[in-house]
Amino acid sequence: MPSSLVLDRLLLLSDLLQRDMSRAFDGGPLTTARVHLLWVVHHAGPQTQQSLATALDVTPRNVTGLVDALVESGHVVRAPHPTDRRAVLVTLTGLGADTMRRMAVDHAQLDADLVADLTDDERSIVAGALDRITARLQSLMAAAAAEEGTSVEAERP
Amino acid sequence: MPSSLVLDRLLLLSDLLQRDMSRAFDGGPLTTARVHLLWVVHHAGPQTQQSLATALDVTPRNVTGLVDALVESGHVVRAPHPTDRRAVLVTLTGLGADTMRRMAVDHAQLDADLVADLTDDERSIVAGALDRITARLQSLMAAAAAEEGTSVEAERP
DNA sequence: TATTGTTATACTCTATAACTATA
DNA sequence: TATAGTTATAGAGTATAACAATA
Repeated sequence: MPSSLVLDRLLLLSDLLQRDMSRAFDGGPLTTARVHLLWVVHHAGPQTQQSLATALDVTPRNVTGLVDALVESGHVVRAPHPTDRRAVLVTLTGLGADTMRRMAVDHAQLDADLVADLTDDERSIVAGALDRITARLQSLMAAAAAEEGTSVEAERP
Repeated sequence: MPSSLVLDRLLLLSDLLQRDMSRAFDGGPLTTARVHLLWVVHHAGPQTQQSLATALDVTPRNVTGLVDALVESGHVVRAPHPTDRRAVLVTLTGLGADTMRRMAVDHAQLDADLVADLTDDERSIVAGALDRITARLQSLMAAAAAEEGTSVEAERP
């Protein structure tokens, strides 16, 4: 009995998805935040912690902790940056790469399972609608951030 | 460039929604977990912490901490249970009720904003599709839980 | 004996601020 | 002077286990 058209449905589904996906690595050293980091490295390749902090939208300090744990569990290593001796390149180990390959398969399987009940038409309409909803939300957030920016400016004459 | 049909889109959207909605009470005493609890009380009425623990799918100990913070901030009170002297009824204060009414308005506004670009046909297709995706996921999770249950049973002959 | 809530303890994610080493 | 990463500190969410009061 959602009182809203899509918001309540999206929130419920988000919650369930998070629970379901974290069930896969429950009990082990991996967590949602660590897997998120691995996912970025898997897709975008070895990169600095700064770059990861931007991609994950968290502080550099936070990345330090996540990488520490992933080094401890053997999923990544800190490789020296070829030209900048301040920086490190967070790089997947064999274990890390294997883990991500397995997760990608599970991910694709889950995606296919989720839309199993939908017709082709419905699938393309839903995909397009989700893209437009996302774009809409991003534009709303950008507008809110800009407004907050000006009001912060106003507070610093 | 989502590699999956709906999963990547849903995960991205979830993340943005969470960030956007938590922006509203950023800096104040409220947090996502506390607002979630308030939401349940607002909709289902005064109830015990056990009941909240079940509704939120967290441990009773966790509820104690959330209620402590919400009592401190003046959003709820612990009222005595009429018949069970062990239990308390978590109840909204005037501030708590006002806060939730305002949030419900914002919630409805956001919902309307999100689907502003969609046609009526698209809206109903998306709503129906999300319901079926959710049902599908719930059934997958129930099956996984059942299987885990049997294997746990198997380990205890 | 079972249930409600709490105290005790611990781990994870997250943030800010100050600091070191390097650019 | 600015940037990359770390140490120090803190708050929040979450969990398990042991315990009190009450059913």
